[in-house]
Amino acid sequence: MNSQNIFENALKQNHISLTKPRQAVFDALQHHKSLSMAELVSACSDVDRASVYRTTDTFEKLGIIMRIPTGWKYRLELGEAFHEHHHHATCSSCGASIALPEDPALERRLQDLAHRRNFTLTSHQIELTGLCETCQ
Amino acid sequence: MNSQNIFENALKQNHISLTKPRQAVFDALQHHKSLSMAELVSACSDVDRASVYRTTDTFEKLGIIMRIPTGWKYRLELGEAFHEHHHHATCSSCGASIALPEDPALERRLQDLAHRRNFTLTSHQIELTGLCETCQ
DNA sequence: TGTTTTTTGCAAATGTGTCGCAATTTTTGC
DNA sequence: GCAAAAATTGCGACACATTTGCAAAAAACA
Repeated sequence: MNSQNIFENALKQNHISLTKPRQAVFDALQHHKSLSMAELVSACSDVDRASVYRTTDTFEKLGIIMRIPTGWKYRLELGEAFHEHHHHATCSSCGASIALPEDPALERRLQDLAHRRNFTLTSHQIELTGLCETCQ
Repeated sequence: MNSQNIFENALKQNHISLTKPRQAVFDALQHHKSLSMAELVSACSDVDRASVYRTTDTFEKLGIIMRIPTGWKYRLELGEAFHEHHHHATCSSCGASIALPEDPALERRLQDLAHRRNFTLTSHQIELTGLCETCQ
């Protein structure tokens, strides 16, 4: 089951048709891994800006993509079904974004934390800020 | 050492003068704890919008304030020197934001994670999303 | 106090996200 | 496969958010 199949199934199961703009948005994110909205718009060269926005909205509702807060903007990435769960470290000097591997112990700890406050956790984001190897 | 002193020292150490607009921004955040940019602007009634933006930028660089991502917007709060470190859980149904107590084990885990990638951690944000007690 | 540097307010420019609507594309029922 | 119905798109136009240039005001300095 490759990414394209997962993608097509997600759409089919929600009675949403696979159109050129939607494929373009998916392709851009699959290829570039992580994009700002502006980057995504220009990566989908012949898709209208409004359609990119509408597409990201529907994709997010379906879990096909995620919005990753970085600093105070956000970036877009394919959802968890398309790659392992991970977090990001952003270098405050050069702006590089480093993907961090999943840490099961960490995830458990978060579940605990939420549970203690009677909060039902559906998702979470962790954002580290600091200096990358080359900038420090 | 109260908040005002910490604030004044942070400015002094960076050769930045304490002006009316800057004090207004600081006061608003100290009083309201957590504000959106729009709220902050209207809370600083006779400070120009552009100055609020410029002030939040410089304050953020000095660590006087932090941007807290909530969903995909953000809110502004005083930095870590001004209150205990904590994180937020946002209810996806009613939008409530619940402050979570610090968890030292969690913080250690993050340090580890960053260290393993030769990343020098200066700060971090954790954002939980799910359902609060009343909404679930 | 007079001079230099920093900061501010204002106005204009740019960026980001949303909306209505007519045209196009896709789906559906035959 | 074809016509009607439904979904989706592109194209403005809009509202709001953020940044910028610049002259005036305030603060720092000597």
